Amino acid sequence: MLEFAILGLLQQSPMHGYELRKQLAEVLGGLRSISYGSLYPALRRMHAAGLISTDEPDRGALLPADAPALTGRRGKVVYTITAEGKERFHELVLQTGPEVYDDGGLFGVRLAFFRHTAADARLRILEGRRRTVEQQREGLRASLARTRERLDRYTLELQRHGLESVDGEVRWLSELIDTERREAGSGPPAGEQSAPPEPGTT
Amino acid sequence: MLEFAILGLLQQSPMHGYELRKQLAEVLGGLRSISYGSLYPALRRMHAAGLISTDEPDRGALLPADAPALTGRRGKVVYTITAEGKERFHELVLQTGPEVYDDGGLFGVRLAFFRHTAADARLRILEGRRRTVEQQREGLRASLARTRERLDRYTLELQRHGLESVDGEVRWLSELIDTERREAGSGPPAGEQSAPPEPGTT
DNA sequence: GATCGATGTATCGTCTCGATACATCGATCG
DNA sequence: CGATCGATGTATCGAGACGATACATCGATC
Repeated sequence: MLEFAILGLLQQSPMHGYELRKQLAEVLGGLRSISYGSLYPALRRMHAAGLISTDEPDRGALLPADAPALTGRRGKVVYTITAEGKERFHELVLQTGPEVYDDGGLFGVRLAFFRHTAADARLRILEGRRRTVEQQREGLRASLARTRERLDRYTLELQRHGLESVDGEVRWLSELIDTERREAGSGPPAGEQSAPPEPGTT
Repeated sequence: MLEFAILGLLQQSPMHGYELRKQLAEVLGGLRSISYGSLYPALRRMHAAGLISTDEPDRGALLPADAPALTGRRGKVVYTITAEGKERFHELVLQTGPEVYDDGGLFGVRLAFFRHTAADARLRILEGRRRTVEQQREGLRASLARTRERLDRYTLELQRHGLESVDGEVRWLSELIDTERREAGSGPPAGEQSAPPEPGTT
C-alpha cells in the first residue's frame, strides 16, 4: 500500500523523504499519518527491489549489523522512479479485485491515484468496495440486533456510531458510482490508459 | 489498549482466549478485529506481569528459544483476573487525560467500559475527545481549502468524505455529552465509583 | 465412518508506529 | 553579531500488531 502511494507520487516528480511524507499525508486525507519508521524502510526496500533510484551512490546496501551507526552528516537524498517502478505501478493499477477494495486503507490510496486507472476499472473497484462495506454493515446490524438487550448503553452507542459511519461510506460510494456512470454514459474521456471499447465487462 | 479491554472483560467473568476474542470483536464495534497474533502475546505479557492467572501450572515462562515448538496436545486455558489486575484496571479507569482520548482506538475501548468510570470523569473524557476531533476537523478543513484547486477530483472527494466522517463524530460526541450533562443535572446515579458531589469541576 | 464447521491454542515473518537522535538552514530578536 | 527557534531533512530503535498458518478436538450431518 505504502509502496503504491510512493510510486504514484514519484510518478509526478522526484522527491526526498520529507516531501514525500507531506504529500502523502495530504493526499491520503490527512487522517493516516505515515511515520518515518514506515517510510524510510519502505524506500530502502523499494530501492533494493529496483523500483526507485537515488542520487547517492551506496544506497540499499543493507549495511551489516556492525556498521558504525551512521551518525553525523547525512545529505538530502532524492528518489526517482525507475522504468521498473513505472512498470510495477501500471501493473498494480490494472488490479480490480478484492485485494484492492477489501482493505479500506489500500482502497483510499487507490482512489487517490484514480486518474491513472481506466474508467471501467474505476467502476469495478468502486462497486467492489461498496459490496464490501455493505457486508460490513450487515455484520454490524446483526451484531447490534443480537446485543441490543444485553449490552451497555455506551457500548451500544459505539456500535450505533460505527453503523452510521459505515452507512455514510455506502452513501458516499454510491454517489461516486453514480457520477462515474453518468460520465461513462455521456462520453468516456480517454484517460492515461483508456478503457478499450468493451462496455460489457462488468 | 488491548490490555485494558482484556482486564475489562475478565472483570465480568473468567474466559479463554477464543471467547475473549469474540467478545472483544463484539464490544469494540465489530470493526477492529484483534488477531490471535496480538491476543496471545498480550495474555502472556499480562500473565507475566501478574495481572491475570491461569488454571495451568507452567504459564508465562517465556520458553527458551530451543523449546521443541510445543506442537500437539494443548488444552483449554482459562484466564482469571487477579487482585493486581483489578487494581490496575481501576487505576487506568481514573485516567482522563489526552492519553485516553487522543487515540481513537483507545477512546473506543474506554467508552466500551464507561460504566466503570465515574460520571465527572466520563464528561471530561468525552469533552477531551471532542476537542481532539475538532482539531482534526480544522486540520482537514485547512488542508481541503489549501488543495482545493490543485488536486484531483478523487483525492478531493476522499478528503471531503474524511471531513464528513469527522464531522459526524463531533455530532455524535456532542449528543453523548448532552445526554451525560442532562443526567448529571437530574440525578447522579451512584456508579461503581460515584462522582463526589462537586458539580463545578469542568 | 467421513467430512465439515465451530471451538480452541499457538507461532512466525513482516510490517508499522511513536519516540528519539542528529544535523542544517533561514529568520527573528536582543 | 550571536543566540535561538522552528522548519527541513535523514535515520534507527524497540514494542507490538497483523495476517497467515498449523494443529487439535468435538458435535452434527450425511
